Amino acid sequence: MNVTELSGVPDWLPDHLRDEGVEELYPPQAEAVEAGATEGESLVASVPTASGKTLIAELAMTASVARGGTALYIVPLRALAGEKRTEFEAFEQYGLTVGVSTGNYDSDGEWLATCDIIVATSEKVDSLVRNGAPWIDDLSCVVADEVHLVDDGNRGPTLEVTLAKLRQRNPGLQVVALSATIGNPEILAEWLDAELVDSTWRPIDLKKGVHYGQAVHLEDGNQRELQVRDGEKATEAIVRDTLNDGGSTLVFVNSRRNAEAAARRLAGTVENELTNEERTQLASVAAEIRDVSDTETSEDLASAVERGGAFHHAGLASEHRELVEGAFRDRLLKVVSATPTLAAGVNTPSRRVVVRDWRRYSGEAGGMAPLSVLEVHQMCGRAGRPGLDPYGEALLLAKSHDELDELFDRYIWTDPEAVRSKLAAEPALRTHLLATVASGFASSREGLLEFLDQTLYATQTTEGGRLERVTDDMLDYLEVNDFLERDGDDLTATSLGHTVSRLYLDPMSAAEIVDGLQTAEDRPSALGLFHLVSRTPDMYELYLRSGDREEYTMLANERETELLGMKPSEFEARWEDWLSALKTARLLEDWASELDESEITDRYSVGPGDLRGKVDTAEWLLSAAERLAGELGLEWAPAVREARTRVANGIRTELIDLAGVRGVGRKRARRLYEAGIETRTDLRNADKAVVLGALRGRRKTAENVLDNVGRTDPSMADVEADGSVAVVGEGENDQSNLGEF
DNA sequence: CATCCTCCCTTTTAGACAGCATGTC
DNA sequence: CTAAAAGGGAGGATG
Repeated sequence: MNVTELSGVPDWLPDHLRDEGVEELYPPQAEAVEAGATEGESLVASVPTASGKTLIAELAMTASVARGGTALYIVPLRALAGEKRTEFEAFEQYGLTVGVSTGNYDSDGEWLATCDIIVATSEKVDSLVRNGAPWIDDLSCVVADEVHLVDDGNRGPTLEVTLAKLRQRNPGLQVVALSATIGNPEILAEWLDAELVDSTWRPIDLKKGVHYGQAVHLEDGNQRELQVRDGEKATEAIVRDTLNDGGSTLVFVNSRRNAEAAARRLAGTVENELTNEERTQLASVAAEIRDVSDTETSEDLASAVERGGAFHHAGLASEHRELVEGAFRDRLLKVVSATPTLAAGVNTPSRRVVVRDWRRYSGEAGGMAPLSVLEVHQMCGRAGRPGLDPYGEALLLAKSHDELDELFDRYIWTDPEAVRSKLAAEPALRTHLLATVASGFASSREGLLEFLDQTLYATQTTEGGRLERVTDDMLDYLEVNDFLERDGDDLTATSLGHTVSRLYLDPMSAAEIVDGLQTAEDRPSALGLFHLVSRTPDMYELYLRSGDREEYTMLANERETELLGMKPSEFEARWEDWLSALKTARLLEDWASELDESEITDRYSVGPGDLRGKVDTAEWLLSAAERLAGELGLEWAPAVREARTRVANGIRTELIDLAGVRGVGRKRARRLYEAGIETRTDLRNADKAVVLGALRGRRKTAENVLDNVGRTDPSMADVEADGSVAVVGEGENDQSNLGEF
């Protein structure tokens, strides 16, 4: 189908597509149009990665907007929201407006309501529905990207429930669900009353194969020699081979440590092939990486990048990840070893993909469990860069002939699994039942069951009664904890229940926080509050390592009076969780005691990304706790607020006032404080020479800070830094001054 | 005597959404 | 129901 034949789309679109080099639609795109994508028909597109899914969404969205509607594009990751926004911004030249809404980045609320296309994460959409964002009712087209994630036990139910709510709220809503190739796309189509486009077509050929011995065995039956030298690992040989061919390699491994070790080794095999130009550019990327964070992880990454390799996992700060992704896309990095973060994340295609480890540790399975076919296919799908490579190649590695056969049977010749709704699980229903009642989608048990009947779970289940059973259990839980009131058959959310739903808290987290704050007899300490929020189900747990049990049991005894609520006995099952929450709490306390990032990441064996994640979550939960305390009229709200401010800025109590000034963070606040400037009032009246000295002679910074604190004459012209204060706290943070000793 | 290599035993293990109100070094 | 790699330490070989 030629782009000129499109009907229903805005007039400018065919020309725009031609400008972008699109003349003919890909077969799955044409199928989608024939199924009515541009006429407002709902659609499930189950197609491989990189086969033009985004264009299907764009056709549907622009057509819908042209009819006067509004489109919403739901993504599973914040990083993807940014990527999609950039893509859709191409439409702004035709007068369309694009907005983004995620937890950490929001377009202006009022402006969002006027946008034609809005990009948001599924949780954010859920939250917007709960909080009654007015534009939700005006939607005409909703795109759900990576909809196969409804299979995910944690986050799948949110997407599922949100889609059901949007459809109930907007009769006639067009739903475009984009999925990876899965075993049962027809059930998704049945659920969404949608047409199905099920295709395995790819614009670039993908050749899958298994490497064994000295050869690659491809799925078409061909073999190709690929020599592995003595003392060399298969992965190294493949990377070398790809590089000789002018391509780069993406290697998937099963742990962070393996990713880092592989990057170190593989950087060694590519570093001699770099041009001087590449070396220079890589050195500047490495410098940016070191700038992001002063930790061992950051340093290891930078030194690998200098040699043309990198690793990628969730322990990296998001800036780290972006730098690696960018340098890999620019073909500067010749090899990246990654955990599954990269398979599901932003678009990072590669000439060749190696799935080195096909088993991964799983606590539930009690050992190494094989990756799902879907997951391996997603990794393989990263092979082949559109427009750059003639084809992509994805290789698994076998160490024995038996394994060679097994890998072919398991992954190459096998279709991906069917997806299955995970809605009938307690945590999911506990949260979504409350939200459904609180935001007015149901007001009785029957109403709830009727609503739940609109979900994928209901479409899919053959096991009648299970959903109803769990629903009743969770209604009891919500009633006992005072989130819901039952009057005969009627259900209403209490005011506490409304607050919890709007704060986007798991009701169990809210119950834990409320209980902890209510039973506190004295003003809770920061550690006590950090521990309280760390043991809620909304905080991801730190792993207890050998030796940690004893260490934190001792800490629990030493600081027992600070810890809120009932301490479980060491023989209870939840003791482990309670201890690991204590470990998290002490990490947060270290952060809020101005310990350096590098010392913390070292002490707890975490990456900078983990630390920032924990701090972020704690900040969110403490602000929710503050609201709950206010709601219930509890007296400890100020203590909660103080803990929140401390963890948000990473400061001790005495810096709270100073850190409230824009442009002053944990480092500057500490230096000002050491120079005798302890409050904002001090700062307003301070000797400029002292301020300038404390801020290391940075005139521009000093002027900004003084301006922000409301000083009328912030100019630093003619002021000389007071040298006596400039030395304070120096050495660790400013490398340029190290040499003076 | 220092350094390197090898072998064996122990340790460890993926990912990441949300509120609210504005900005680190 | 299930594993594998890295890192550290001991002990031996090498220079």
